[in-house]
Amino acid sequence: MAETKRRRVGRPSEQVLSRVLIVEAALALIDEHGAQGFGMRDIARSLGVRPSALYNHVENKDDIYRGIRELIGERITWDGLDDAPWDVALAAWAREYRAAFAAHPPTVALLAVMPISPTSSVSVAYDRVVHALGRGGWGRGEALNVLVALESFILGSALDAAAAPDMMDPGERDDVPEFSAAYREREELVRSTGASPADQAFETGLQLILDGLRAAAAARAR
Amino acid sequence: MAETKRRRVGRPSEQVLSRVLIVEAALALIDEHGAQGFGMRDIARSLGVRPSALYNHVENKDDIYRGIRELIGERITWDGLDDAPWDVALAAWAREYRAAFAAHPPTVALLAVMPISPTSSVSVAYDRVVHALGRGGWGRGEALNVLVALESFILGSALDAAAAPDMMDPGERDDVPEFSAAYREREELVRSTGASPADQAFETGLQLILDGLRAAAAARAR
DNA sequence: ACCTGAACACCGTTCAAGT
DNA sequence: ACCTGAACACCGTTCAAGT
Repeated sequence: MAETKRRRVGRPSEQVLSRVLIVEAALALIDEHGAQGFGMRDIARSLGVRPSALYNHVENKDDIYRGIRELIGERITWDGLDDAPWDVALAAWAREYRAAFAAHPPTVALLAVMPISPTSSVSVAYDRVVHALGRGGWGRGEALNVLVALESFILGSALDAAAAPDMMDPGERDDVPEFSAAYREREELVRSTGASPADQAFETGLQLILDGLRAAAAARAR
Repeated sequence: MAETKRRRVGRPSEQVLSRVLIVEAALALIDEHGAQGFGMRDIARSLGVRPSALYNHVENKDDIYRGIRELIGERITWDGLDDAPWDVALAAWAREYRAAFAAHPPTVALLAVMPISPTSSVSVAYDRVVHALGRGGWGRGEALNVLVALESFILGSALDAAAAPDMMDPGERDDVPEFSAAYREREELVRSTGASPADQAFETGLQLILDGLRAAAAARAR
């Protein structure tokens, strides 16, 4: 991807860089080498350019983080979900949200922390989520609480999916028998269902939340 | 906290540092100045010591992170919860878990990402959670999925609580009317209940998950 | 306007020297 | 064993010089 020919000093005849190019290169580096080992110098090298050149298109490293966050955020859409029943729409959105981050595991740790810019497309999705919950009978203030709770679960699950798979492994310990047995029984579940531990936990939690929401909607309908 | 007298070179007559002292100093700095502006040099200065001295007690900076994580993790206990009904015990543990992180907001971003050492006390809490869910009728493999889902929600909620309070603020936008209205209605909820938005969302989500769990337990009992 | 090249302040970490 | 002091490689960022 990097030009091997050395460029002369001075403005090049045709533009070499752009903000999107830099952000995409950064994301590719993170995917390849993880969150560490992704520095301004690395990004510059992968683009065949000197580090200082990046600053013509990007404010600083944080700005690149913001760009990546927007890039991933744009992939979380609400397309067509307005026609589905509210609980189905909510589930589909939650799965898409988590999948967008899970596609780039090392980014989760970086981005889950970052404030989302209100100008981005996520606000539009928020708008539709509130609308969907309205169809289920929720007042808007309460709907926002449900939305934030759901989003917390989604981001937490994305973090879990990005973590080392054997992070919880109790190993040879014998002072936590219930937990050790549970860990081994889950391995059996993984084998029989083919779903990863993180996927299983996410689906379990998502169903619990949806069950809770449906029960509340049903109670309200009575 | 720092000695103003300059120390001579060579081994001091009495030990100045220790691992716990370093970890506690680091946590205090994070609480005061946030996650940035907390470097080895800062920790050393607050202890009245040179940066290189830290490496006699600590492997590296990551090791300090691990120490902080353990420090906070130890505060999440399961004391006495074995006697309570399983759903009450679970709720109490979840609140305590989140509160332990919420007490040090800037650490959440750092630690949520980190693998937890299996030797730590969290495994013991896991053991009791699996046990409590067993009392509710869950098989151990499924109980582990519930546990991970709950933990994802807790950590996601801790991240949310640590985020800037106006992170979602739609401001003057008029293309997301449902969301804007929800944001303003929630402000009303905050005023009337006195609970912060993050607290409200956490309680909402926790109740939804518990409702889902109770419904499953009830269905099983039939 | 947009690149290179050189520099800046700062970072985590290593290690010899000293007691 | 455990501190200081000096050094190392590396980092994000700035800026003059060049086209």
